[in-house]
Amino acid sequence: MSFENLCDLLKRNNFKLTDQRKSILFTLYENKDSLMSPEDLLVAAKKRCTKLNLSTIYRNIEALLKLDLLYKHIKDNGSTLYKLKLKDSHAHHMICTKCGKTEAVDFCPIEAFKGIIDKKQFQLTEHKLELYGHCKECSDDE
Amino acid sequence: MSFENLCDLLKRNNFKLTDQRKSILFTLYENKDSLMSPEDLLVAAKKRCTKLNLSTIYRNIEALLKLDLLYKHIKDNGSTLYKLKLKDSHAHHMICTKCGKTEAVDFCPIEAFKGIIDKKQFQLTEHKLELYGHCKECSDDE
DNA sequence: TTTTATGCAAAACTTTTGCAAGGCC
DNA sequence: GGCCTTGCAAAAGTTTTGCATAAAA
Repeated sequence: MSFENLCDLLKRNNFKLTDQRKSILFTLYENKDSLMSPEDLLVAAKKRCTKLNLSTIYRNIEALLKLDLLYKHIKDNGSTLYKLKLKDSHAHHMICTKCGKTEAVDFCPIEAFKGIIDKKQFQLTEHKLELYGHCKECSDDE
Repeated sequence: MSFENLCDLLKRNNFKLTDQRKSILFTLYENKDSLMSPEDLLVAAKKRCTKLNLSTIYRNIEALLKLDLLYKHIKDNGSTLYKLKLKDSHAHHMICTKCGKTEAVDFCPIEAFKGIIDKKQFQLTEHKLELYGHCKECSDDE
């Protein structure tokens, strides 16, 4: 999905394209492969729109989550990170713990669990799988 | 591991078994298959030791995490839950989103990812996999 | 003009910390 | 007695909310 498509999608959902919102969207789009904290997003988006408040960031995050356009990731230390979810397909990710870059992995092993789960009479509704490590670039730096 | 073994383990690590600590440990032990929030833990442990403060809960959680005796789970809404980790084997869990009960699953599919990951030159250090749904009891209630 | 968004400040939560007092070993 | 623990209160960090104002459509 292009940046323009993204804007259109928001318009169709009765979102007004304010400068603040555009700067937030554009910043997310620029960093669409990296996870960002609300604070990261504020700092980066301010480069495009100086008058921007943290509460606006949070309100926009909330809105994008409702539209299922954001992927929410909570780190082990509890801090919350986001990135755009541009295609709504189910995917798992490799997450670089050094630079925060993410990459989708085109494989899901959930079928292998089905037998085990059925035996326990557990009704599966969802699952989460994430791979952590160092991406090629960060490994090279070592 | 029994509750007594657990106490011994702490003693060996120079932990003093105060009433507060014992009540926290016992409460965790009683609920060893369920995830609890710090607040849950406070309320439940107070039944055994009235004089108990939330900061003591947090300090003990911290200590147990360092000993790798606690499993930390962060929910999608950001709230943090804990349960005892009595065996240190790597395991994935089925988590009931209704009652919070958890059960370990004796299967890990990570090998299936190795080829894909190597191709991307990603250095895997860790992974997280969790299964969400309804346990047998909660399904029956529907 | 109507509706949605925003900034600002304050509030609400959760978690951490400093310090003096208390309790275990 | 010495060292670890605790309660209490205050601080710190993050996220949410109320309200008047501003901007988009």
